[in-house]
Amino acid sequence: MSKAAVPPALHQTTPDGDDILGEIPAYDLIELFFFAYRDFVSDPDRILAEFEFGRAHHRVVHFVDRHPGLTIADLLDILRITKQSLNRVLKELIEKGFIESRTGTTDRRQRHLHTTQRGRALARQLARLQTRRIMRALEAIGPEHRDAVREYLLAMIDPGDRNRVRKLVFETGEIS
Amino acid sequence: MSKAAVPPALHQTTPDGDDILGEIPAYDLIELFFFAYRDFVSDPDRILAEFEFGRAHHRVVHFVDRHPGLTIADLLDILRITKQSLNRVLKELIEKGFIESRTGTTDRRQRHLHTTQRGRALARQLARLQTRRIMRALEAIGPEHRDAVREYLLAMIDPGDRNRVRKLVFETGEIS
DNA sequence: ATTTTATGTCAGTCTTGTTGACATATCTCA
DNA sequence: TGAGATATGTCAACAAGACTGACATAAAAT
Repeated sequence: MSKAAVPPALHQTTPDGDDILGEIPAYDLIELFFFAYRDFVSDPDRILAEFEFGRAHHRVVHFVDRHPGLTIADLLDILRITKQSLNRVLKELIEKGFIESRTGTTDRRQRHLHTTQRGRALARQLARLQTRRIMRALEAIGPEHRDAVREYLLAMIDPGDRNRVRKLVFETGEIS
Repeated sequence: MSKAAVPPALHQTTPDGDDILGEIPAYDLIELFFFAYRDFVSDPDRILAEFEFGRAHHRVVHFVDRHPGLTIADLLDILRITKQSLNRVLKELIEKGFIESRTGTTDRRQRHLHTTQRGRALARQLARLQTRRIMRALEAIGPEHRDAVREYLLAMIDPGDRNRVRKLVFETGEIS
């Protein structure tokens, strides 16, 4: 946060001690992020509604499909919700045959989660929808900016979580 | 959706008729968007909690501050929620002195909304928090990519809404 | 004068998050 | 082996923030 270029006389602060200079609100990026995310998550809604599922179900089936064999604890760590919240949607996904829960072999306390054929089909259909929106946007700005967008989103994540997310996003397949 | 470069023998589809080729899921951007947005909206939470406000209050105070004199109908159009949902949070914001509602002069049915001094202070404090996260991310990727990020987010929005959002985001001040 | 529009409000429901308490099976370690 | 820690499951109550449907009022428009 170097302010070397700002002459001391102009380096004003509010009574709260917050900087005035160099803190022009990024209203464009704040609001575009809001509207873009809203449309992004709205794509899957119609399809989820056919199964009487909501967005919470989407997140679960997505991460289970992406990381077969995931445990409950892994999933809680990814989603950052309580086990009670998770259990409600997970139970429905298992009952309706989208996710399968297998008792661990080395540690029989654990439950390893896998998508069934139906679950896999749903997860990928939703991913395909969202991918289309993403590819359309990348084509609009020129696909050469893909890395910049990826790094921007990564840098928007809390520094302390970035490595965890990096592993999760860029490593495919089993977690544990 | 030209597939001219794909030999017919390789141009496979699923039983549902969906393309396989050219539709590799963009898992990285899907998941990074999810994690980035979650952290982005979490910043204001601590401050909002001090006033017993939630994210719905944030959105209202933000857009009222950005567009002084906004009417109820304008706000409903921006937020895409029902008037009952809006009314609940708006009433609290007015009662606690963050937003002021003024009867229209030309059309006395309308209510023109303005932030009070407290409302303005809150809206800008929250915008400052989110701006810091954004600027940190832009510095990480090189600020020259700001336009690419902005255009990417805009292109992620439903084509039919893009003009509406463009006006809203890039035009400052009064709406009506 | 009638209809339409802008807003306000009541009542009930749904999803998805929360906290707190407690149960069970299994693993780990002294 | 026995005690404690761990992984999961479940019950109950609650809260935020969305929804629908119905109805009320004031003011504008026709």
